[in-house]
Amino acid sequence: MLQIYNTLTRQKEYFRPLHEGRVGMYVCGPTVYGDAHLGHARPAITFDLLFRYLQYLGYKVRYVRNITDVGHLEHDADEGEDKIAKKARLEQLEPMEVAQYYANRYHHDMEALNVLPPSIEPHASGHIMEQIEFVQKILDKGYAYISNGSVYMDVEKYAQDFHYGKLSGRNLNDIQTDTRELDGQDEKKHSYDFALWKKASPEHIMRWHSPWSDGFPGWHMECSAMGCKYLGEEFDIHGGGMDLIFPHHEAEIAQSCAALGHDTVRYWMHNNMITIAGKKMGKSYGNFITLQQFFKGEHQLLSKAFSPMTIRFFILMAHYRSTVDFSSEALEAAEKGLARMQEAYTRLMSLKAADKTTIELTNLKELCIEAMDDDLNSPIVISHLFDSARAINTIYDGKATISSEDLTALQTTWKTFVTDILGLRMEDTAGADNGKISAYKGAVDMLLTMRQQAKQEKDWAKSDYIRNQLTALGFSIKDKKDGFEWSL
RNA sequence: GGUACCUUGCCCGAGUGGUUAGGGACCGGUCUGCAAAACCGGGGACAGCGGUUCGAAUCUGCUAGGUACCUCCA
Repeated sequence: MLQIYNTLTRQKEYFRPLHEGRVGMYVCGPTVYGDAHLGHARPAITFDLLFRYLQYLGYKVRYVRNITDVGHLEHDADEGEDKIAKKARLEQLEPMEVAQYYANRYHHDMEALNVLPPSIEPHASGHIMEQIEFVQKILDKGYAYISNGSVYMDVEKYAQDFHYGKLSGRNLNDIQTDTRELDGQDEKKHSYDFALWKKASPEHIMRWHSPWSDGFPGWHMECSAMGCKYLGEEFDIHGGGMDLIFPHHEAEIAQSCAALGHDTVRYWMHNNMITIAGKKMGKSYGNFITLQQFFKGEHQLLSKAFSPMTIRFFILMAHYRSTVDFSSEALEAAEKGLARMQEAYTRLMSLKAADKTTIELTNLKELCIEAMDDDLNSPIVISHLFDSARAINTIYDGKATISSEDLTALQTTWKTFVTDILGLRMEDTAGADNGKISAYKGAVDMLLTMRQQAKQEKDWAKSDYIRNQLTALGFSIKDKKDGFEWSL
């Protein structure tokens, strides 16, 4: 039975959905004002893994992942101007044009990583009404106040009736001592009060009408409003990066409890961060690498380009609650490991069954399920698959045989876990086979057939020449007992 | 300063109180005209110091080092 680590209780819990056979999950998506980087890949892949596994378990899953295109406030010299608006002004574009541009690029990168699209991908800008209504509910319940056209959460009042800080383990006293300078500070009763609705300054170009002012919703409002709209007042899983625990998710809990009088989320899940050469990756650190840079190898820290599947595999090789450190060396190791797995996969699918099985096969399927049930332990799943790969290679080498029944079961398990659950694309890069590709394949086969003949005639010079030339072009040639094998 | 967490072999990275994680690299062997691939074998690890225990990398205390959050960020 699936266990997942709940940040709220800080322990693994058996997962029991609110409604039999159905799961509602919400994951914080990207703010679309820049290209997707590694930090976006981690939660996308982590929760894609969960999405896929829940479906494998037979649940009907509604997976909501938002697009933040209203922009969170940017806290720097450009007081109160939101990120999308700032970028739009710099690039002389409509704010929505910027958001659309980066949303498209995000989707493109996610597709490359084989991240399945969520069931619903709501845009914050398309749910201003819902957010206004949500703010109004909080006001009606008396947990918010209006100040100079903006609406703020009255955290102190809220904390009298609910437990503020239960997700992050903070208490109001701690937070109170850490005062800081922030726009609109003097409008608030307390420094820890946060904006539910913000009045727009005159130069602020992203703005909407509301009962309180022309402005825009607060930082955390969209997730409360859209989660509630599409998943209901109570739903199963809410995910995101660990850096969102405070204040973002803490504020979400407060908003929802204030408006609805009860908790909304039952299981909070958080993926850990990514570091680059031991250092945190962040916009303000200038050491973040976009996914496109990975795919193209265009970054000083990268020795070469890394395919999307290598990135995915590398992320899955670590457990989602561990930090994972990116380095060219580690990625190259992952790349080779993935190639080994791909090789075993291809071989498995081409194996011929014999009368009986003469090799000990582990109960791979049960082992993989056990690992996944243990809080999505993908590294363990991968290690079981590698164990299985050794057996497959032994059979492939003709040193053992496998029965038809065992072979079918093994093929099914591999396909299920490698392709469907881990989401690793295993088919040849030449996915769409058209005439051109088969012609080129035929040409390579022909060259290698010529090499076979040369070998039989012990014409090593000719034989090596063909192999060396093809190797230089990027082919990898492997001789077999009675034939050859090649790949690009 | 407050809160949470981490420290595993050359590198990445799992881990249940007692039994081989796995991958990469490396070394040796088998196979091969030579390679490549594959297979077999190999070495080595649990930050330091105490405690609990028959037994701890795994529980506990302290020390050292590191990371994240508290501020936009995945």
